[in-house]
Amino acid sequence: MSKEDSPRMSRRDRRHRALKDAAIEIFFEHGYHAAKVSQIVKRVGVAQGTFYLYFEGKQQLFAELISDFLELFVSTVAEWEPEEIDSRRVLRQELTEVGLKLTEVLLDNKKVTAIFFRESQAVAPELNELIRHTYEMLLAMLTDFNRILYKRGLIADMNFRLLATMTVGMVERVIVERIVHDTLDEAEPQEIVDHLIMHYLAGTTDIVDETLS
Amino acid sequence: MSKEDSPRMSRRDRRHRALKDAAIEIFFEHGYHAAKVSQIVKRVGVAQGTFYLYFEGKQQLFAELISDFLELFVSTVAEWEPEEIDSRRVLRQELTEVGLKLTEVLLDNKKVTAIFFRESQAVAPELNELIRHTYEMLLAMLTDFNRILYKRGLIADMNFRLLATMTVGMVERVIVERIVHDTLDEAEPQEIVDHLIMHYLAGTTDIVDETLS
Amino acid sequence: MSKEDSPRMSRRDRRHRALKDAAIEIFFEHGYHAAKVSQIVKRVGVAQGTFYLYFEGKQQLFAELISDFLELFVSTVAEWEPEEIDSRRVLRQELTEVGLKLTEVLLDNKKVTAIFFRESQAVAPELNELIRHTYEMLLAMLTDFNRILYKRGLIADMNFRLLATMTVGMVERVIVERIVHDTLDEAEPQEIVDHLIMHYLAGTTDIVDETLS
Amino acid sequence: MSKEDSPRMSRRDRRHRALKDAAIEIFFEHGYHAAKVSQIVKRVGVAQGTFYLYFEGKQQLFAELISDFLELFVSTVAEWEPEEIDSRRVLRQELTEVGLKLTEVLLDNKKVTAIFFRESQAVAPELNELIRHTYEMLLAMLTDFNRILYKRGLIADMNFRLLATMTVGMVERVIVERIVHDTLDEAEPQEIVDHLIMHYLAGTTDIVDETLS
DNA sequence: CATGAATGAGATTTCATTCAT
DNA sequence: GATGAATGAAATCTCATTCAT
Repeated sequence: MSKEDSPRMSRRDRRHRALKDAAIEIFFEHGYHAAKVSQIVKRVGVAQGTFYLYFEGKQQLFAELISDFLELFVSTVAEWEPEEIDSRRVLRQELTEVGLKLTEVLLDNKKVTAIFFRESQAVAPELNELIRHTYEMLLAMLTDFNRILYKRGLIADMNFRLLATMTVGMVERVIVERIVHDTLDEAEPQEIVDHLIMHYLAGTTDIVDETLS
Repeated sequence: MSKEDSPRMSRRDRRHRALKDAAIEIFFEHGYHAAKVSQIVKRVGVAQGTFYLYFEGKQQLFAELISDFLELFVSTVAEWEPEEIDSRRVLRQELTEVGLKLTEVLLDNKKVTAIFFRESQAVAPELNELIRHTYEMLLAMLTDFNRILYKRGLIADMNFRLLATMTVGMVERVIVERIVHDTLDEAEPQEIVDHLIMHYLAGTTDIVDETLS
Repeated sequence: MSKEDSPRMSRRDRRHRALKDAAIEIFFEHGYHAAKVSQIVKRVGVAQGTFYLYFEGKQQLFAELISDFLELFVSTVAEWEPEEIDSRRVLRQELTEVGLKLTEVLLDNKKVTAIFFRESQAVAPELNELIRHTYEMLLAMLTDFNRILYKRGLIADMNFRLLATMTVGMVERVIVERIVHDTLDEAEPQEIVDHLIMHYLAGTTDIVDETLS
Repeated sequence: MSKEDSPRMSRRDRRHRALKDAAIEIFFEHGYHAAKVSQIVKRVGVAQGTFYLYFEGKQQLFAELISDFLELFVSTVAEWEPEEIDSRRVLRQELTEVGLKLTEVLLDNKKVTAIFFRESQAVAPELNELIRHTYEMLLAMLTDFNRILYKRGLIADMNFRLLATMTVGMVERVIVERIVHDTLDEAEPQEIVDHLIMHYLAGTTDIVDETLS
């Protein structure tokens, strides 16, 4: 997902990148269906046919964009080491760190983020499958994580899958409002993350640790 | 949004309803862009031109569907009387009731629900505005509601808009998983609603009422 | 072509007349092809189907309008008695009379006149034939008339058909400018008619009569 | 308006020309409204979409045709040098020349001429404005010309605008009969032009020059 | 006579993709 | 690799006309 136009990139890679960047702009401005390949190539300044030297087609380019986004998202939220989390305090620290990192990454990629949440599901069934698969993975991961937290006494017993689902929802909607619609902009990332964590960790019985922290 | 084909409906209303129902099927199966007006009219068994006696066009029909859905959603979640809520217990009762009602309503309208969450934002900018406007309204309402709960000592002090946003997110994702993707189906509506409420009401200090209930 | 809504007319005739009048308005405003039957019936306040009780269709109605107009035109210009014309002075008197009468009649029917000259030829081949036939008749009549004038020594020898053609052209263009486009409106009908006659009768050798008159 | 398929024309220009020529045929045969783009492309042997690489649409193509025609017409009749006309004889010479040139040009473009007079006004209001504007220009030019002739003692005093209008009418109708309907075909162009001039210059008092010539 | 809902043929136009240069 | 002209499939929508009530 990195967009830097490093001189180390080959001519081919640079052009590939340029087309993707242009596509992001156009998709963001007009939406996938209203966006025309002709607009994308015009923005980059290459011929219509050139487009097909770099992508199989409009849809495949879109899929590539979404796939990049999912990878970026997953790699950002999935880089922690659960085994090190042994106290409520460490948990909060870790979650805060992930939350702030994610905020930063998504703010750096506002337009793809917007594209993803706005219409990634309305383009092609194949793409929906990829997205669905990623969600399943994320949910499974979070569910497992919740179970671990429970075993370590960090959260109460409950439906862990449900908790994972709700958590994903909270985060998604906050992203959409904050990153895509620019509401919630008076709230600091730290504040947002704190609220998310508080409601994620609701219903815990670990009163002691809570009062101590 | 009611779909019953009551004999009280005029001939015109019945046909209007039939076309909408067929459209829901087709949009659900193929998605907005792949759906053809010809498929819709064929399913109802009327001529192509008849469609345009009832709708200005494919897009306006879609907008009508989404508008209906939003109205249904809002009217379902917005029918409570905040003034009667004076205790944690009543609050839970009310929320549970709304949650169960919403579950029922959305299960009755699975396909429109799926259409809404899958691609309502990827059709037309005008429609996006309507949707956005509805979200703003919903968020404002919930924010106010949260503020009232706080004043009555039912929740802690916090960023009420943020809480509203997260709540909407939790609910949305749970809807999508449960109603649209048929995951979480081993969870009873009651369990789901309980979890949602628990995490919505997280961070409360009202320990007393809590232990009593 | 008479438009008066006399009480002597039967209900049927009144409605027929009303539809024609409405059609004239609509055709004038939008042109034949852009005019819709629905607009015509709406203006009269009858149902769509009623239209077809009075006319075979849109095209036949148009043809009726044009046919009426041609009849009106021909009957206006063709009512003289050539045998009585035995001097240049009488000729001028007769021509003046016809000219003024025609002006009056066409001013009373501005919109049909405009419709006729603007698009009567662009509707249907059958109609073109009728129009063509009328022109042929008119030209033949005028040609004969010219020949008679020549025999009586009122005009010089020349190509009488050509003279007839030019005369029709002069008159037509003057009509279009004066009646349809409202240019030439500072010129009195009398002046217009005088000019037409002068150039129609050009090349005459009848100097004597000329100087006497 | 030139139709020659010169090898100097670019590939693009040749195809543009070919499409226009085919369109002229089709419009001539069926009329604007009955003419189908599919017929035009079929005649040229290109794909349907190709048409839209060269024209914005059927209507714009028609407008281009009419615009070409008007330009051709105006450039043919407007190329004289009024200052050189100092005698009735020179005037006749000049008018004859223009008349013969126009006849030639229009005979070379019979079908567009027919299309123009048959239905150019029945296609689109925008086009009507262009046509009207051209007529106004032509009439103003002729009116000025008449005034000059009068000042030089070549024609009598009269309503010059009216004379211009009548002249345009004579010419038009003669064109329609001769070029479009193939009547008057036993008359030589020279004869036609002579008659037109005679009636155009009617009412002159310049007897001397007349008898001399 | 009157109604007006329903019909359905079919033309225009778009644009992703191809391929000869 | 690059070009960009050409392709052509296919879907929307219109509106004169019909006909059952």
